[in-house]
Amino acid sequence: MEQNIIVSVDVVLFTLSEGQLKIVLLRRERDPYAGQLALPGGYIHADKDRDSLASAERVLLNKTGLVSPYLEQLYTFSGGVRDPRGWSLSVAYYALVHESLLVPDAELRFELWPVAAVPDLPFDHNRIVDHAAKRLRDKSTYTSLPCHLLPELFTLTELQQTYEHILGVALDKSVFRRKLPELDFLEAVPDAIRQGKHRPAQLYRLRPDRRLTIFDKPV
Amino acid sequence: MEQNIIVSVDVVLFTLSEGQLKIVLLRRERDPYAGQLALPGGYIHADKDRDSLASAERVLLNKTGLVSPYLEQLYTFSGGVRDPRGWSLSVAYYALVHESLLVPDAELRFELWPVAAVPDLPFDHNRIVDHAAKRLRDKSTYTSLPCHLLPELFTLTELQQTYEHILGVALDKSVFRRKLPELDFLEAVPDAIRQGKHRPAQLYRLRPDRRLTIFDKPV
DNA sequence: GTTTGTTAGTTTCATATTACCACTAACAAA
DNA sequence: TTTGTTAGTGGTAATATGAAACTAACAAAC
Repeated sequence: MEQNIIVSVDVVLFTLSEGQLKIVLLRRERDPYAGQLALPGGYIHADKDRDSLASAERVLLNKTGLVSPYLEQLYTFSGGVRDPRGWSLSVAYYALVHESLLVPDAELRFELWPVAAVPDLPFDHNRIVDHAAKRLRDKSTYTSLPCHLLPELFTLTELQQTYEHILGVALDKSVFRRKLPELDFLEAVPDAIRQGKHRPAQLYRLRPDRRLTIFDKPV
Repeated sequence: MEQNIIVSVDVVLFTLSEGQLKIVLLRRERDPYAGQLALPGGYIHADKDRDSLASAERVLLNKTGLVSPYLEQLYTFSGGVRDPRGWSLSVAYYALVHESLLVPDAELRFELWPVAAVPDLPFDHNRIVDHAAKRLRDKSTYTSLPCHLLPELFTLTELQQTYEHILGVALDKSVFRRKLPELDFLEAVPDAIRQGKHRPAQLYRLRPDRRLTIFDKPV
């Protein structure tokens, strides 16, 4: 049986840079749309990919050098008009990394674009980006997701600012800090202190067994 | 380019029957697993389906006779081991209907099985069912989703009981009723009253422009 | 040393929200 | 008229929240 469906994955890779939520775009090497900015993506290879998650991991590794960032399936986009080559289906993923892991490389020439000012993209990639940004915002209101945009160790103030950047609202410091202990997804790192010209701050990390904690109320 | 990937859709169709959450299963007409109970599903037809949602609608219509129930994409399952025919990808959907729309038919021989006691299913269909049940429960805590398991007109007590059945917890009547008006997704139907051997109850319906309302706090 | 600036982190308290339970309302049937 | 049953509302103590003031700990300036 011949279905004639092009099956691929696309990844929306988020990071926080200069206080803005940004995504990774790269110039397509091949037609269609060669030379244009687009999401990292590629065909699913039935012979070497265990499943579509493995395809997304492979795409991320090949195109950005990332090994195992937070990566989650977003939505599947499909239809006859989204790709000029024919009826296609793309399993979209989104990923979160701290900026420092996005090392510029002569080989891998990716660009960071603010989510608020993404250029026109080929295929239905703008729709995918919008969908991913909405998911990130929605899910950040009631989960520990924003932790994955931070470095391994971070202060509570940095975490609060990350929530604020994603959600676009100011949070109350006192309320934020009262909630954290009972949500129980962070651990203070002994002797790890962020210094500055002011009172030093305790550093925390995500508990290794808690990649994603779901709250029963919004932050 | 030949990818050799089997692309299909599967649908988890929920209904509330005898106070239990149940799903529709049907006996497969073809191999593999002919004669076994499985989820309604089928190939995506690139020539006639606009997108995978249209495929899911077609499958629902052909296998259950349903026209336009609440239908939403769930997750995409893929890999080389889930289908004996080879590397496959299935876009799973879930749907909600009131029991009365599931009319038994000599042609369409589907069965209702309680979510709590689903038999062993072929492919990874048990995993899909678990995923769908979790989504339904999670999403019901903070949206108007459960309305779609009710008939067009229903009482507030029936709505509360629907939430309670899905969530598995008892809700406070007074709190429940105080919240509803400000969430603003219901409308009282004038002169529509449910009678009984007791005080009659006002009937409500989902506002036509509000298929799914997302709450900012859990019910 | 002492002061100043800055950010970390806690406490206070008035107000808003919630959980719990009691109450009243309206019908049918006895 | 009474009883049973479910519909629908109100009151209150406990809890959570939001806003702000407060204390803590450092570096740098003086």
